[in-house]
Amino acid sequence: MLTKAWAAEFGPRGVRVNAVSRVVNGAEGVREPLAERVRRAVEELGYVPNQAARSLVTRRHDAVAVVIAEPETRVFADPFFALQLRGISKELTAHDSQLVLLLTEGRDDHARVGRYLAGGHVDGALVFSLHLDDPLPGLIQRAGVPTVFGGRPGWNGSAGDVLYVDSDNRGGARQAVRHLVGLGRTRIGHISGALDQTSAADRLDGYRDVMAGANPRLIVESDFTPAGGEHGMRELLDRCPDLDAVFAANDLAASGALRVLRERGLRVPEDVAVVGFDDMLPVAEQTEPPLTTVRQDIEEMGRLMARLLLRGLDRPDTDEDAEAAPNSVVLPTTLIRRASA
Amino acid sequence: MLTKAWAAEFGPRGVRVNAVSRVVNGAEGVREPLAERVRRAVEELGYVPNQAARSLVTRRHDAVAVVIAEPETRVFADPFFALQLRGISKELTAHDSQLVLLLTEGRDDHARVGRYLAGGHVDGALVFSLHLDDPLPGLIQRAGVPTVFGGRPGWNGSAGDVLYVDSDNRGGARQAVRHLVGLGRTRIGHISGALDQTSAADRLDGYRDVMAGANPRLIVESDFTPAGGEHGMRELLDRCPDLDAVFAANDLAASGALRVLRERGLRVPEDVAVVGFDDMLPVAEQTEPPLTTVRQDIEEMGRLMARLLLRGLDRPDTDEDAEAAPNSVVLPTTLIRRASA
DNA sequence: ATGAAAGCGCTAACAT
DNA sequence: ATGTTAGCGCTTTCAT
Repeated sequence: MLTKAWAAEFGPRGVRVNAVSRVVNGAEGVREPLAERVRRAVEELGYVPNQAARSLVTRRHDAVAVVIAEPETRVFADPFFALQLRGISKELTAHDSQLVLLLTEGRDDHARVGRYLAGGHVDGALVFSLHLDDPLPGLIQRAGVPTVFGGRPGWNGSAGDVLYVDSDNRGGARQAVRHLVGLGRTRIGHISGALDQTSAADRLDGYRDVMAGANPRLIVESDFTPAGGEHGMRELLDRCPDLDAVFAANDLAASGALRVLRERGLRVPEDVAVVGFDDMLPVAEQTEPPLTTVRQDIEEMGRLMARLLLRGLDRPDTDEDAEAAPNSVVLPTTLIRRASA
Repeated sequence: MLTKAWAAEFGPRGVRVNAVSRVVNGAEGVREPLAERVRRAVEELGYVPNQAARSLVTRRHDAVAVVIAEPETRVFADPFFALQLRGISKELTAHDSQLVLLLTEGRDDHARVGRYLAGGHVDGALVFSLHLDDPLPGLIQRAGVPTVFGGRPGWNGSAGDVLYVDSDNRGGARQAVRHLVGLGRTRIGHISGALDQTSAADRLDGYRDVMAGANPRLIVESDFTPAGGEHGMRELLDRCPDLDAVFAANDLAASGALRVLRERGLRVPEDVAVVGFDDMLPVAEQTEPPLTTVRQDIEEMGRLMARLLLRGLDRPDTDEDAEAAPNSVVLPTTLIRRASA
């Protein structure tokens, strides 16, 4: 880690720093006798290259920023981000890249994040921007850092060229509602998420795809939380006491809905069938009854985000047009049948 | 960001790079006319210092590694780490330090983490090492990186000098059990966590402090999960059908216990009173009945870990003995009364 | 194929 | 107070 100090160490072993560099980076042009000496010296001395010095010359950082913009406590109420992080971490690790976590608490933090990203400390960014009016995507675009978004950014800027990974929220919602229809249910309500998030809007669209002519009073906007699910369910029940099914925008909201149904003495699924979204195991398997829901592979989404970003980085711009340019990915969902519908 | 390119830019404005360095780093010895010119030039050119170059000379990185070693999915089943991360992130941000997240999936990853830490890429590390036999603390010790642990490391190496932040698990457990005793309960069971974790062991000790002469069959080892809580509760009920209270090592296990009690037709708290630990809101407030539990301020723990580490870094070694040397911190807990006990 | 040497952009020690 | 300069440890070009 010290050119000076190391010269003294490597020298006597007949090894020069540049040879070390070549071997460590797997470059050509070092033949066996020398290469072997280098490897041994590296091993014995426990040599680890200094990343700062390397970055200074290569202009690579082998680091990626993960920006999570979620002032609400929601991030911490469900394991969604934890799972994405795990997927991201695995993929980055496989590519010897580090994960720099940037949590933002509100508007004030945006400038800080923008500065950091623009500062060229990382090779790219993975961004979770959940709200339509979030200024972050714009800031990042301006910072000129290669970026992949988690979830379709609901952001009508230069729309075409943003890269993102998302679940097929709309398709998943259709699966859920069609399942309820298949059960013979006809008065199917929907407790949506916060509609300034594309996932919520897309799931609502999916519901509408199937329930084309439905009474608009069967739809109530909520916020992805258990408490929100409770309120939504109460509202729905007040509006349409003869409701026979509910599709909740996520499992957390569904768990709230279940509680209200129980409280009102309605049986699930006999009186009212319930379907959630996410298949968040600790929630979906623990409710009473266990939740029929739409599974999305969250960890895989994380992995894909990282893969997309890294692929873009490896292939700087030297491609003739679209050839192998990475595209946004929308992952399929699966209906998981449990007892609630 | 380029000495060469910038010289050309700064030069005509009568500004030399070293003056920029001084102003940007808030050093002494630049008077107003110059300082003002520098600030304007920086502003207009959108100059951002190159962190790699800076690190190379200062040997500071303004970055801290957060190591989370938890192969189990448990990390993702409760918001524990998310909350700690938030606390850590806030504190680091306030000190202009970055958070490098290292997630380890198992033994294979330890070498990688050790190498990274030894590589001197970060100024320090915050480590969550939950299991007694975890080789990570040893590795880290050897890497020679300033470290603060999250939770008392159950690790009998050079014990005295490790720095950690923990909740008063033992005291909290005492509060819980005393509360049950105060309710007139006498046959109080304990569903412990995995006893290779100090938090679980400490809570068990707290239980024993109060229930000194209790029947050892009132204690069942479990694993901090809802499923574990279910098994534990069943076991306890089989062993001692006349049980009148349970202290579960965390809220998740308590929620499992509640389910079994309901299933067996036992009323809570009338027949069996239940107390949890953590006060994990999404769990504790959503159970039926809501959970009486011991609150620990998890976010604050994260914040304190970061503060302890940064304080140690600011004050390299230039202190006459223990004077202001930071010490481990054990945070108090609070009993939160809800309906279950 | 191997060795010597020139920087990468910055800070800090030294000159002025 | 301001300007000049020598490295920090590494990669990479250029001699050998």
